[in-house]
Amino acid sequence: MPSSGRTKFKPKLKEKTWNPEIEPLLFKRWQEEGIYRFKKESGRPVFSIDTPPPYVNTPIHIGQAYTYVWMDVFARYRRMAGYNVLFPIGLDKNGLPVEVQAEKTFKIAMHETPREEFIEKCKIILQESGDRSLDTFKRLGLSCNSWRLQHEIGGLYETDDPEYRRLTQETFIEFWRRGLVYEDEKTTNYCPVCRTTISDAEVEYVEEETTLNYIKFRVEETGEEIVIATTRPELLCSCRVVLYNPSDDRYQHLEGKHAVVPIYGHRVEVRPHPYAKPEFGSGLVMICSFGDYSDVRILRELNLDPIYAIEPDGRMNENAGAYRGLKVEEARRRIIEDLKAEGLIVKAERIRQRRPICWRSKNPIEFVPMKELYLKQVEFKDEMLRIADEIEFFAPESKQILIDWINSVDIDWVISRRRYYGTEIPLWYCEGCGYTYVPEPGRYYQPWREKPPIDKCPNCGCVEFRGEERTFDTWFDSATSEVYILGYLWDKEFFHKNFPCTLRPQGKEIVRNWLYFTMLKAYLLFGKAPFKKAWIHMHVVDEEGRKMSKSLGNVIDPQEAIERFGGEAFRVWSALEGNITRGDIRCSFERIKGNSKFLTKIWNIARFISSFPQVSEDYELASLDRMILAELNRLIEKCRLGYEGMDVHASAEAIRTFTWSVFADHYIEAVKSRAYNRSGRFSPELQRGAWYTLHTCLKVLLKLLAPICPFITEAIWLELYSEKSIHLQAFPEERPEWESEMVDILEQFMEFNNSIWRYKKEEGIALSQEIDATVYAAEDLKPIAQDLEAMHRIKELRFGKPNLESVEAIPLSETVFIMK
RNA sequence: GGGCCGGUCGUCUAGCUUGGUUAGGACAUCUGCCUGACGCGCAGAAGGUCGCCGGUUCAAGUCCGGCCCGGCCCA
Repeated sequence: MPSSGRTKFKPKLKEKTWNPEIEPLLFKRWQEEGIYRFKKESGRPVFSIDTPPPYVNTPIHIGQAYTYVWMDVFARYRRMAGYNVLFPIGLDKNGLPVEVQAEKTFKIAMHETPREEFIEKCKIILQESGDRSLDTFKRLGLSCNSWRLQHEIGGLYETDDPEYRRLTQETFIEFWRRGLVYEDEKTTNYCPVCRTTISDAEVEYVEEETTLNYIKFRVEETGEEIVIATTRPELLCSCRVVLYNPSDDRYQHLEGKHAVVPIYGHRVEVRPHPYAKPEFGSGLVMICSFGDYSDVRILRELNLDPIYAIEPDGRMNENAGAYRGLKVEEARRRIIEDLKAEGLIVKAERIRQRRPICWRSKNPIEFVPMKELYLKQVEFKDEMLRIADEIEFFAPESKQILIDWINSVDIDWVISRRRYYGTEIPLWYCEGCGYTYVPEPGRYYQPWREKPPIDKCPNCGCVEFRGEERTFDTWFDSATSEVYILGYLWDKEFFHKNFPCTLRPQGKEIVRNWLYFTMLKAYLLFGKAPFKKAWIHMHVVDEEGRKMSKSLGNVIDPQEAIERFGGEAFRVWSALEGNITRGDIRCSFERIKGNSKFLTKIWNIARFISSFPQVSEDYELASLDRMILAELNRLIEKCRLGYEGMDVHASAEAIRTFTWSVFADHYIEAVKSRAYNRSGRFSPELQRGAWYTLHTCLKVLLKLLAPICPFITEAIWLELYSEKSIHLQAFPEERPEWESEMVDILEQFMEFNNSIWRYKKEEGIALSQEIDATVYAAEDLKPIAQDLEAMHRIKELRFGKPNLESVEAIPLSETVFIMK
């Protein structure tokens, strides 16, 4: 089609703005075409992403939405970069939260409800809430391999699925056989509300106000009164020793003497120990079994036997004497009353202190003796530190969180839990001789409801067995997610070829459990780190900067943002708002709306360009075209570096700046005259050069942006360029033939435009009006003279500086002058 | 008490590794503007002693030391 002054150019894109209603249609199309399905047989290198399975009993919160978008960008970029991307989605259904909710919803107590029945109630809740999380992810356009539960590589998985639980049990059986698991009665963290032992990794701390009571003791040998401050007077009965600081002159004379515990009357040694802080309370501290971790540590250190005073149900036992049967708080109140009555309380002050609580129920934990199963970990600390070096961290500083945690590990991992909705520990015990039977791996076992797969005890021949009733810590399940998604159960060859998994993306707050435990299990099973890379993200926090959490109740439902602005708007906000690897992100609907204007901009740029024919021959590039193509090369490099370094924000920012502030504002404005060529002042070849450049830039921009904005780029791509999805395209590479020294005049070109626009505005000249004067531009801009003249309607354009003697030359900038 | 991260216009962020243009961008604000895609637009303006105090340097948001505030984790 030859150009002529009268050719009408009409945009192929009709709408004036991006319409989010198209999003679900595109999503549906992708599913029908199966473009993200994982193809095991593909020859491409595998890039595997171990996405965190969200817990399903509450809606996806905005922080999850934000980070899953980033994970999806990683996946989409790698797919375009030539990888076979394994990007499965999982749903976490195991564990306490659903049990707690079932108790609330159905007004039942787990331990008083038949197990079968209770599990059914949990399933009802999980069934209802499971799909809602997936809906959010679908609206966000995640390119997960599959949305259906499938027992194959790439399939959606659920952690309460028999197949998933089979893997958990297999790893346990392996550990058991290798002697890595043992049962022991130790003092452990215990949550009286959840009625289960919990691991150190499940303990949280809250700062709270409590009363520090100053209580009178008597020294047995001398009869003198001493005062001891404590926040846990109900534990007086379990007091085992009294400490003072070795440097504290007030108490030196007490060494080797004994204190008589009020009410109970038993005597305990008084001795020097650096744990006692002279400035805290009276400087004397009593050590009980157990008020807190320090008590546990010190009694162990001093080799003193504990006297347990609290039962697993959270009530005082016979050791508490008159307070037996009371709950901890009640016993505390009563004993304070009694001490007061006897004049034994000197004073009481309010203090703030940190208190350990259960991370699930948020209730104070107690320290009780429990027989539980442990997985060895203390002896592998050095190995853990070693394999930590095999993982590349994004950001590198995040690695320190892991190192600190490994260094702080000092007891083995309690892996058994006294709960119902979890993976069963596959053990049976012989009723005759107590022999422990471990089944063969290969299927999912439920010992509490099935007979063992053997007829009689291999040890004593007895036929009666008791099935284990406990379940695993849910982190024990979670810690093999990468093993599961890499197909360990179904295709050992694929698994071994592709282990370690390429990427673990996760939040900073679960480094100590999810990442650490996954490393521990991977080390024990395979002798190496489970991942090549770990992307550790910070949080999306609320307006006050507090972390959003389901339990705090300050979660924002991203569904609302998606409803109002669309999934693509949410995605572009996630990319443009900031780098969540570096720090927390505060969220605001205003900014989601604001950042989404970029979608309109992209749409209209495409709409404008869609007016012109696509050409592949008989075109000539003007210097202006070579300038923008060279700059496009630079953008491609920036984007690639951003995506490779998992800095989606850097890529997004680079794309927006180029697209909006350079390409649209300056190049497009300048090239319009030539693209339309109404005046016929440009040769047909140069006009076609403009068309070629416009389409070339747009195609590259769409591909660069496709990982971040899969919907709008796809819509434009399908409309203008191909039947085949943009997401199957290769990521753009810099083109040597686009390199040009013309890129050096870009800054001067933009400065020239700004000067002319400012001048016309100040002079009240319409932009479409001719400048009836001589304009001087920098010498360097000479190659684009023709475009500049046409663009600004300059009567006469000269280059270099005007004759300084001329009084009429008005400087518009350092290099731009105008002479009437 | 210890470790890690952060503290940049009203708000949110980039820059800090490898010191050196008028500290960049977005949102909000203000003033103009019908310019052959976009008023969800265009042009322009205002707004910052880069948490505080020292030090190194010709030069520090950037490096060093100390402190304060916020968050996360630990004792």
